[in-house]
Amino acid sequence: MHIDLFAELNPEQQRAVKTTDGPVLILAGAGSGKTKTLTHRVAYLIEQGLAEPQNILAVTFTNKAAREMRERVAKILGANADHRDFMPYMGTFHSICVRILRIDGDYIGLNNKFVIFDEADRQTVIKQISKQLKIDEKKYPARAVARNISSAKNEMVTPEIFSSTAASPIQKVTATIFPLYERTLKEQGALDFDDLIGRVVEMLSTNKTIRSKWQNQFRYILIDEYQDTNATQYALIKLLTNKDNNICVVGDDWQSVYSFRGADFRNILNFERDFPKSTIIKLEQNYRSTKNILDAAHAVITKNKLRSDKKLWTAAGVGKPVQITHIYDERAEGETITRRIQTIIDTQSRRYQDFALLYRTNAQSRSLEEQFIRRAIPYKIVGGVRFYDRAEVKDVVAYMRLIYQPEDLVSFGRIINVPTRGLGPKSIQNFLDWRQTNGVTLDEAFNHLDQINLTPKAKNAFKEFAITIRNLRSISEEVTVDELLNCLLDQTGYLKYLEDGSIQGETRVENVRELESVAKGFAGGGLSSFLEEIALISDLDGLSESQDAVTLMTLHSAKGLEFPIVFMPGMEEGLMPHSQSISEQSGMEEERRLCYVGMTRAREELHLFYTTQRILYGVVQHNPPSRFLSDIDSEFITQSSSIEQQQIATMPDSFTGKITNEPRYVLELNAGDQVRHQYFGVGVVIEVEGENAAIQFKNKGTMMLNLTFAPLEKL
DNA sequence: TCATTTAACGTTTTT
DNA sequence: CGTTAAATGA
Repeated sequence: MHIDLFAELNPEQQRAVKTTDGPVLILAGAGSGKTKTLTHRVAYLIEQGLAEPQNILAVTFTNKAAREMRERVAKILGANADHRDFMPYMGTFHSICVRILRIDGDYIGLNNKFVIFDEADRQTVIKQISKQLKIDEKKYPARAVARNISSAKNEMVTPEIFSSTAASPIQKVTATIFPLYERTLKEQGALDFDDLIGRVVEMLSTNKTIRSKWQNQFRYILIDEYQDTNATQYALIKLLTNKDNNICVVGDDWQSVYSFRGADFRNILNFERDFPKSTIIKLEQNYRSTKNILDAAHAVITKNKLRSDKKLWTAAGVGKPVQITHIYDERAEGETITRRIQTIIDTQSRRYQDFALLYRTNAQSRSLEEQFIRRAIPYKIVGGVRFYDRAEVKDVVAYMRLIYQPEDLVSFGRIINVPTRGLGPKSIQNFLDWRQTNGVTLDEAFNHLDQINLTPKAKNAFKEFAITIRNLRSISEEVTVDELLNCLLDQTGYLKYLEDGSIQGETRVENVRELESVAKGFAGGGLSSFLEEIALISDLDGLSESQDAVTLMTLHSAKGLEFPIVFMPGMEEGLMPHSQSISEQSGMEEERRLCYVGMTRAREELHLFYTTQRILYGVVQHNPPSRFLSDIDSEFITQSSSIEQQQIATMPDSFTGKITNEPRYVLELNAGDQVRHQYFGVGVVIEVEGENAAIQFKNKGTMMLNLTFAPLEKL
């Protein structure tokens, strides 16, 4: 065996790797080498011959984490990460459940060609039902009903049980919609995210043979981010674990920040009780942050009542003190942050990618972004509008879904008149009404267009549509996904529809092309796995990872990441902790954990900011500094006097007035200069007129840009 | 059917 | 403030 499998692990980590039998709980503090420990454990199981790869189940919370683990295990073992047969089952709860359902779903009468509905699809269905039942959408928004249904499913509450316990008006409305929602999904051969896990739980708990089969298969189970599991996932874990109880869970209740999605960190606190005779291993050595950062974060988190007890330590030096800066408003905030970044870049050997801005709400990104544009500092925003949520991408995916699953009415509704085929709401309604009253499938309904109350024009449009889709469906059985996508774009006229000559149209075409390149990677996988992948993917992670830029993202998305220098703007009451969470004790504790997660992302420098006033939703607000700041304060006075001095807010160097008087940053350019634009790429300056310049970009044509604001760099 | 105007709404969101 | 969805008008 490789001697170095243990060489780089500390004693606790080694124990976590070697304790293969029985239940193991690894309480892994922030930055304690959790991923390393997990990957080594998997490698160890295989290398020791304790299990074949396929006997190991490793559940992660993101696809990215799964991929990372797969690659690292492969590297340790000298295997090929792409060769799935030699690799354990690794993936998210959702992706693993999809695999199980594809194999055995027919045992619970599942449509073997099910499609996956995302949150938007779910709301579409609910809106339709609300409309049919004449429910006031204003009073009972689909969003709220969707949330109720989702949390019910996550707690394994059936429509019947829900109905019997519904008390409030919105719950009663949900109770009426819930069973119809379930029926609709069934009719359309669709499962929502919650079903993916719920149906596997149902299958395993009702069918002993299947349960034994999978329990036999998965002899070693690993669950990452265990603090973020919900009731259904917990039930699944219980059902998959066989009598040997070789289950290893890893997590940190201090970093549980997804309770609003049904995650229950009591799962991790109760592990010892749930799995008797378990081994508990605490990873408390932090390899990431300086002592100052760690102590400050510790001071914040230990104010929580409901938490496990641990104390992280580091062999690293004290490092720089945590800097708390008080400034005037959000504009000054972005100003100060960007200037600090630029100063550090200019004076130290740092790169833009060493910096991250972590904020509470996505809405905060705008004002910060403006300052990055102004100073021409490269940045990337994580989150916001996801690639797969773009309308054009969803349209194309809807076509593919309808080709794959002929009864996917949500997809049908999305694209039946996109591009316009002269089918208005009335024609579509007549068609759907006929289908419903006659109780036939969608695909069957196309065969009876003559019996439906339709204008000749509409009838023909439906006919054409049916021919196109059916044709593509037959093609789909023979060609690769990207070939199908190409045919689809052409035959449906969708590409032509996008090419309307506008710049937005161009961007949309590019996005569709991007989707095509994703499809190319699925040459062998087929339509089914392509649709799965894009349904379960979170964002285009890794697409622009390589570029040297400052990262802007929410505290939630920062979990699991680390950066040398972290800025946390908006440390004010109302934002952090967020006003919506302040009233409840549990909510407050979660906010505190969120703050802790943010602080512990920093390796070397941590800068916290709070403002005197902030414009939020167009209203000027004056919020006091976050209570979390004073938590750090009091602890530090006793622990570190050097920090105490630094704690005194640095003079607001960008206080009132100064900013506006400052000369604006203008890139000095001449005709012929080469420039790079953040989005448009490399171009040549044609002409300069004051603040504006005409720049010719490769593939993009010539554009007039304002040099004050355009994210340009001179080459 | 499409474009324009108006109203409403605004935590976080690994799947 | 800025974005989105619904409502209205051409």
